[in-house]
Parts: sequence; C-alpha cells; structure tokens
Amino acid sequence: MVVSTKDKKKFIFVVGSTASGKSSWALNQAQRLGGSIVNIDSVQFYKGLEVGSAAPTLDEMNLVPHYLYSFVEAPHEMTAGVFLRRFYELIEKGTLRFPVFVVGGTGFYIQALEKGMYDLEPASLEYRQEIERELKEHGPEMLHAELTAADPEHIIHVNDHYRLVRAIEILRQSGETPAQLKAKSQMQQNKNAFPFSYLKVGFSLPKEQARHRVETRTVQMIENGIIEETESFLKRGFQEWAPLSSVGYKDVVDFLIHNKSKQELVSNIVTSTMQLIKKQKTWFKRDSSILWSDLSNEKLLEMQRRLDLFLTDIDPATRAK
RNA sequence: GGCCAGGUAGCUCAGUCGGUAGAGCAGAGGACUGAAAAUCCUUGUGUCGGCGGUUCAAUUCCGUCUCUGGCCA
Repeated sequence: MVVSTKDKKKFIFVVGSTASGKSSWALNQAQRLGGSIVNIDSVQFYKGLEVGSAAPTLDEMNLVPHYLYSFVEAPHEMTAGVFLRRFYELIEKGTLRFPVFVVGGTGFYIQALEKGMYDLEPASLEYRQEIERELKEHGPEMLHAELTAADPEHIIHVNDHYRLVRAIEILRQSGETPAQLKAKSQMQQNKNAFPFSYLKVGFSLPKEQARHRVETRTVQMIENGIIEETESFLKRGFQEWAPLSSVGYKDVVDFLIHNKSKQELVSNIVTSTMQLIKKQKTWFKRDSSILWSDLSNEKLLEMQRRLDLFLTDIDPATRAK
C-alpha cells in the first residue's frame, strides 16, 4: 500500500554534531521535496545570536520556510517545555509544509520531542529560590541526602548542583522522585511521546575533517560579527544571560574582558567547538535508531534513498505510527 | 664575551631539605526528562635539557656543554 506523501504528517529529524553539514543537507532536501524546516538547536532559538550559532542566513530562509529561529529575545530564556509547546502549535495551526525537517544538534531537546517530558506543572519560583538558598547556606550535601532518602538509587552526583536542585524541586513540588515520574510515564506508554511518523538521520564527520571545517568557520564568524553580537548584549547589561555562556560566545566574552588577542580567541572558539562536537557525539552514540552519514557521495545517496523510501511508506525499517 | 634567571606531562607551571614526581588546561571516556552549545563524573610513566662527577641511591648536590629569556659589554 503506497500512501501519497501529502496525506501524512511526516518528519525527518536531522541530528548530529555542529559543523557536520546537516543544515545544508536539510535545506537541499526540503527544497527538493517542497517541505519546511524547524529548528531544534538550543542557541539558534535566540535573536541576536545568529552569527555565533551558525544559524541559517536570510537567503537560505527565503528558499524554504524556516520556523523557530531567532524568536527568543534577551533576557528571556528558552526551555524544553516552551519548545514543545511552540512546536505543537505550529502543527496544530497547519502552518508547516510537509515533509518537515527538524534540524539541530541539541540532544536534550530532541529527546524531549521524541519521548515527551514529565507531566508537571511549571516549577514554581518559590521552591526553586528556597532550594537555592539552602544550597548556598549549607552546601549540596543536605539536598543530596534528602534526595537519597527518597530515592536511594538515584545517580545524581553531589557536585552536579543543577540536577540536584532540579530533582529536589520536583520532589518537593510533586511529592514524587524523578525516578517515580519516569516509571509512571513509561506505564502510560509514553503518552507524551512524539505522535507522528518520523525518520531520524545523523551527520558525523571524522575528527580532523570536523576540525578543519570548524577552523574556517570560526574565522568567518569573527569576520561576520560574532564579537559585535556579543558586545551588543554586554552593552545592554545582559552579561548574565545564559546563552552568552554557550560555545563561542563565552570565548568572546572572555576575549573582551581579558583583552586577549584575536589569535587566541580563534583557538579558544575552535577548542570549545571541538569539545561540543565530542559531547554531541557521546549523546547520539547511544541512539541506535539514527541513520548516519558523512559528506561522501555514497553515504549521501544512500541517505536520500532511505528518505524517499520513508516518504513513500514502503520502508519496512520506518517506525510508522 | 660577562652576569643573572630558567629548561619537569601536548601547554602553563608546582615540587622533590638526595629515595625516579603533581596541579590547572588540553586530550580520552561517560552521565543527561522543563538552564542542555549548560551542568557533572572518571582518567596523569613523563629519557624531570645532554654528558660526566660525588653517593648505596641524583630529576634534586657539583662540574661541564647546550638551548631560551633578561641585563651588562
């Protein structure tokens, strides 16, 4: 049974590490198939961080409809929950042209989209502030002990303050541990999981090839104004804004404050970016459902073939819903 | 040419009152459910510049050579 491409909402998740060529592949495919592109990169959501996050250019966005790029303004910050809401709004409103390419390297958001998140009220600020006060006054050991008392099996390290605070916040607010919530959501058969048919493809390059691309890209970013982007936020008093501590921007902040040389800036950005690539690879390694490609013609052709099979519904490996 | 500092992990440097050495960064591996490009965990054998000498034992003391930086000629 062959179903026409237009009858079904089909999504292609294009994941992998930064500078691997996933955006341009997605652009080409979306153009070829008359689809659209949705961002799932945690920095490209922000307005004013386009250069340093290697967001698509205006010219590229004119070729194919792009969504969820450059729409969060400082001092607002994005969360996975907000992302999901915006994403499903786009589908409900019928603005998306299919097939939809969901492009980005932020594993956490991709996971949130695929598996859904816990059914929780948005965290109330009072709990958070109280927990952070306790952390500051007594150190992390007390909070860690509180979590261990509720869930002896948890794997959150004492030093991982962020996860510790979040776990306690969940515990106090809902009365349940993160592990219990996880078990519960599995019992409900992932009712929050992504309800549409999707194919997941990934891009990954050999380390030296990646480094070479990162080096040229970094020099271009400086020419294209990553320093000016950063300065403009600092001038407006947003130095504490979380996205400024992301790869590249944190290095520019350091360059500006400590008056470093541009040569040093380039090498710092390259190092940070290579570290990001490594972390992204670690994240995606455990996901065996990703179909991988590099930039070789052979692999690209194979990937396109699999994409076309997926879209015509005759690929048995496809996880149709 | 003379004097003074230095030459210790890929880099920046500690240290050994003589018993073959350790931090930070980089690198490698990993975790990850509403900040995630963030946060956190694990991981350190290197002719301690070369060659001699003293010593049971030298990277450590002595001599000499060499290289780097500074000052004086």
